[in-house]
Amino acid sequence: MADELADGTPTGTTTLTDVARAAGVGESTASRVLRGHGSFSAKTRESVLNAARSLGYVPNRIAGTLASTGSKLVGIVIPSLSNIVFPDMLRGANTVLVGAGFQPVVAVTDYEQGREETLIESLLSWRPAGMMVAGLEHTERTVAMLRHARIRVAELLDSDGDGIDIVVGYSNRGAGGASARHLVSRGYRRIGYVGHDLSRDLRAAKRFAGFRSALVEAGLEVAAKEIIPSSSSIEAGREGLGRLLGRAPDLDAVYFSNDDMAIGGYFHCLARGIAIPGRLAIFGYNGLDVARAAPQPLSTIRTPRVAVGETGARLVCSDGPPTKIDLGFELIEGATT
Amino acid sequence: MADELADGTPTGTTTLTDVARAAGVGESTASRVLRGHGSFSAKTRESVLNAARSLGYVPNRIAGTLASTGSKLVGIVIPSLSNIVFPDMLRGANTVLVGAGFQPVVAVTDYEQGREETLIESLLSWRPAGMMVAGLEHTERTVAMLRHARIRVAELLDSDGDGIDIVVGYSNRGAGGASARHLVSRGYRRIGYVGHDLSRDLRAAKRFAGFRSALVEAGLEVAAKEIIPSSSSIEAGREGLGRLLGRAPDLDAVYFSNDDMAIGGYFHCLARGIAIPGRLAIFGYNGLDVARAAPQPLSTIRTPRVAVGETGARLVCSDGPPTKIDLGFELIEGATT
DNA sequence: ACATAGATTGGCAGCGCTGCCAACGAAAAA
DNA sequence: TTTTTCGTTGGCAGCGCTGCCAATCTATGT
Repeated sequence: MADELADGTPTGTTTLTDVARAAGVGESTASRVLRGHGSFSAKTRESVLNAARSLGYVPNRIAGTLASTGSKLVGIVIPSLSNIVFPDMLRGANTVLVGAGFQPVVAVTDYEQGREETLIESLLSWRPAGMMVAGLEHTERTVAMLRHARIRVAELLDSDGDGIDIVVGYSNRGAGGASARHLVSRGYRRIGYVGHDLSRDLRAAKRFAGFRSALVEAGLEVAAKEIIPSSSSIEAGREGLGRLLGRAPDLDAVYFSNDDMAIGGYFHCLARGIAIPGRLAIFGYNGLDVARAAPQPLSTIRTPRVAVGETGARLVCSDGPPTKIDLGFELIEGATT
Repeated sequence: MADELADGTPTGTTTLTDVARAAGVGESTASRVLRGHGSFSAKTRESVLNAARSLGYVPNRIAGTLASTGSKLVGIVIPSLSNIVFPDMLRGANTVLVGAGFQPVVAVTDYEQGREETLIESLLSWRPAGMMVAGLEHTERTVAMLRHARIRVAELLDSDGDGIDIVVGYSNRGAGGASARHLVSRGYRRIGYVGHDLSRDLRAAKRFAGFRSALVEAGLEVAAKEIIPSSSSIEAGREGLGRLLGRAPDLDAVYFSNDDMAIGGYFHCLARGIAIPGRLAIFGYNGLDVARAAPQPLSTIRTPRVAVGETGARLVCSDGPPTKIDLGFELIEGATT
């Protein structure tokens, strides 16, 4: 109530009521002015604004949200902040959401569906206006909660499967298949794979599945495979390729689970003087900056990560029927195949 | 109120009152059970939990927060999601905050102080328990708001200056100075600089200032300088070095505004066959993965970004006097100097 | 001057939940 | 048995704000 103690120390917080009183108007009038909603005279406006300014009034959206209907929060659930894919998607989503007056609340699952469930439950208790989650695979209870919440739900970065409401992504299976067909069409036949822990990264697993079946369709198979148990990184790709070539020195091409891994492989070859693509071809996934700017641009698949975030956010902010949008991907014919 | 329509369609939302009624207990009892707070019999506990489960009750933290005192939200304000520094810091902060039961709410300023002011104002209206912001430079009004909010405020990733409450970071000036002294001690004398837009990235500007004054102390100066107008990227570093060497072909070392830029420079040299470090030395900043795993590990400065986020979050969650913690940095003597 | 429509404005009931306090038993102490 | 104690429990007043509605003015129209 009282904004100041005798010594001028502010105590408690300034509320709308304080502002209204100071401006000599009713609460609702002050509320209307501060939200620029409804009608009021220019004079009233001035006095309310002055009062608010001089009292250092900060509206309380907690109360506002409770009193009105929906909140202006949007929950965003991603597996990781280390894999550039998610910050990129987050960036796209953030831009659109903020532009539409929403506030993103992020949660990171570390690729664990159990944690995802907990986090989504927790986010839902903030009564968000919408929810954006990565991928289509969730626990049964997660799906039930999301459906029950009766808000817009966008599932992003994958289009291989059915979603709850809005799906914006691209086909990971398709990307894997396209990569395989590209290698085959270039004449490579002894093709290996270096990947990271696929039990957690489900989208990488889908790519590998698509890759493998496309090879099979071409009458080939994955000649050798190296899975590193950690998450993906350049270092891991470098070591992984080293080990793979140790076991299968006759490979003529290697497919990596993503560009981080592939760049690691590229560095391995540079360091060992292995000619690319003469002696060994390298193919990645994701179209990272580093892959594009390397002395030999990496052959890879560019995905519209930022656009996925933007499109997803746009749909989450709008009404309309459930939608599925496949933003596709682009195969980059770099210099490493 | 009523949870279902005649056809079973849930309408409105299930509230605590509904749960209490279904369990045949009072609201406050239900509230206590669901929060595991206060005392209640095992039997009561069961019936409340069952009722909550069967009704699909999701607590409303908006209401809970309004009724109790503080929220469990922590606002995090960063300039960008593209520069790996910030996702890294965010990751550290996220881990600690979630562990302590807080929910991060992020906002991205695009390196604009004006937008930072607006975003902080907006975040404060959620009555967060604490605030984490990047850097020590803010508008006067931002600082006033932050002080007035009477919550913990952590300013991160920089220690060159005074903060509002908690400061966790390292000296950017110092890092620049250390880089310069390293190059000088290795015998380089014709030293150039390739940087990105410093008017926005204040910490990069501080590094350059520290770098330049250390050179001056050694009786040298920045022999040539190339500033690219965009934000930092590998591509920009590559082009920037190309242009710089075009103008000043006799340089023997180049300092880059960060590792993205430096890796770009490294790639330029690889592509042009410029011997590193024989013909040209390269020094970066940030200790990125890609810099560490390159065929020649980049000489750079490793900063404790994740630890800054963790430490900052820990302090924001605790009471105590204003604190300033310098987490330092580590000079990596790679193979490019 | 008297209506009439439209612009302004204030009062007040909640939004869903928590905190406080009084009430109620039942077990423990006298 | 009576009193004290303590674990349980329900009622109810807000938290700060918004939405609704009735009340008050003001400017026009007749």
